[in-house]
Amino acid sequence: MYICLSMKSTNLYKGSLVTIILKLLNEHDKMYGYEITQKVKEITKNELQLTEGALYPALHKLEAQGLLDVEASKVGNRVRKYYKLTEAGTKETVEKLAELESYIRNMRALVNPKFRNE
Amino acid sequence: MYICLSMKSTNLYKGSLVTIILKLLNEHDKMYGYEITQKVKEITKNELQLTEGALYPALHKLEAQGLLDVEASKVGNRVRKYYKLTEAGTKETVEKLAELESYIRNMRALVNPKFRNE
DNA sequence: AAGTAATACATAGAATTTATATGCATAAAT
DNA sequence: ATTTATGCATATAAATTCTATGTATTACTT
Repeated sequence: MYICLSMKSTNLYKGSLVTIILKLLNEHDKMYGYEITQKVKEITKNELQLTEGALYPALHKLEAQGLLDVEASKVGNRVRKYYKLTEAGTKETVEKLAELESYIRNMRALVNPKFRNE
Repeated sequence: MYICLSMKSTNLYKGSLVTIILKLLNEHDKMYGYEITQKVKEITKNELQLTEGALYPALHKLEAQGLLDVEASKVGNRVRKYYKLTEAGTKETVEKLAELESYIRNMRALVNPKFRNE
């Protein structure tokens, strides 16, 4: 019904979608797109709502890059596409998580002088 | 000499440039562009190097939005453009910092189950 | 029973942000 | 004398995400 749920007003989340997807798949083994959007809403208490216009293309790209495998599954008359990490995807997840920690460390240092000691 | 210093390989920093600029100006009162790039390098121990192709347009935009004031200053035969926060800029800084904290909280919850309890 | 909301996929085009690659010029260091 | 650092700038490309759609099934509500 044509209502678009967006990544809030801030654009800090730009660049973090892949990290989110990989980490959730790393934790849950196998998920489908819609399930990912709901899980993100739940964990962030509605503060972050992924847009489908960003999520689905991202999933397709990760699959094309060999980081995800897909498996279609019929539930009633409706199709779900379950995604799971490949081996390469698992490695990439580790890298992305390290990048996130580095990002958070640097941003904290930039905005909070008391985090600047080493 | 045409060497371009970039925001590293990750794209997590997308969307955080404005936050960085505002916070540094909030702390240092008055800074010029090149000085900002050096301060960021120093604080992040070279992990983050702002590109001038992103920084200067961002400064111009913040000025056009009324968040920054500019004052040109000659040092020898060279011109520096000092930027400082306007009142609106100071308010915006507070908002941007709150958004960053919210972002970090949500991302931590997403990637680390132990941060999910409230 | 009918209408609405939720589930579940998808895509095209716009918008936003940043990177790349330049350009010019002065001052300092080798 | 030459290179590096300082200091500004911009245009185009690249990357990511948003907006606005579209289709279809299932569940819920009145």
